[in-house]
Amino acid sequence: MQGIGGAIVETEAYTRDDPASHSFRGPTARNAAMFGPSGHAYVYRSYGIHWCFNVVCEAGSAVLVRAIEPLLGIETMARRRDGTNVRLLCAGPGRLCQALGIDRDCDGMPIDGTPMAIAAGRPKAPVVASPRIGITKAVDRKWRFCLAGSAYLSRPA
DNA sequence: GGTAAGATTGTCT
DNA sequence: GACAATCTTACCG
Repeated sequence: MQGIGGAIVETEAYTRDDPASHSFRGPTARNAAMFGPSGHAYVYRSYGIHWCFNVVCEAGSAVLVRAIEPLLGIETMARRRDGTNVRLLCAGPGRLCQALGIDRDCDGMPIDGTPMAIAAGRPKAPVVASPRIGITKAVDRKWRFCLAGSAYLSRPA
């Protein structure tokens, strides 16, 4: 199969009763996908410039995919991101979406088949929890999970 | 109908 | 290390 992708190395969790979550105040036009079927994508625009990719778990809960380790289609990613260092291709929500070509068209799209899919696997290194990044509420919740020692994190653990 | 805030990134000093 | 870029949604009047 020809495509682009890699191993997820950094995620963050957001739930319905989490003040930092978009779903905290209930369903709206923007976060509709977050209340949709599990296993679907929730894509939203951040700071008017970047896209952020989430995977819906259950109604109102989702996992933000912050970074992946590029494995497939690295050339395509590098071209989209204008020849950036491979290590930075997907190190961050905005970068990841740009490299994978994710935009609002992917909002609400199922990711258990074509064109997107996520497979379960065993982490190659310990997964460590730490405070989430870039938020102003519920900062003390350690709901950021990243692969220890990975060189592809948006920020070191 | 107007204003403020936001789960970010790239660039300049 | 600090700040600007850029736009959609949410909240208030």
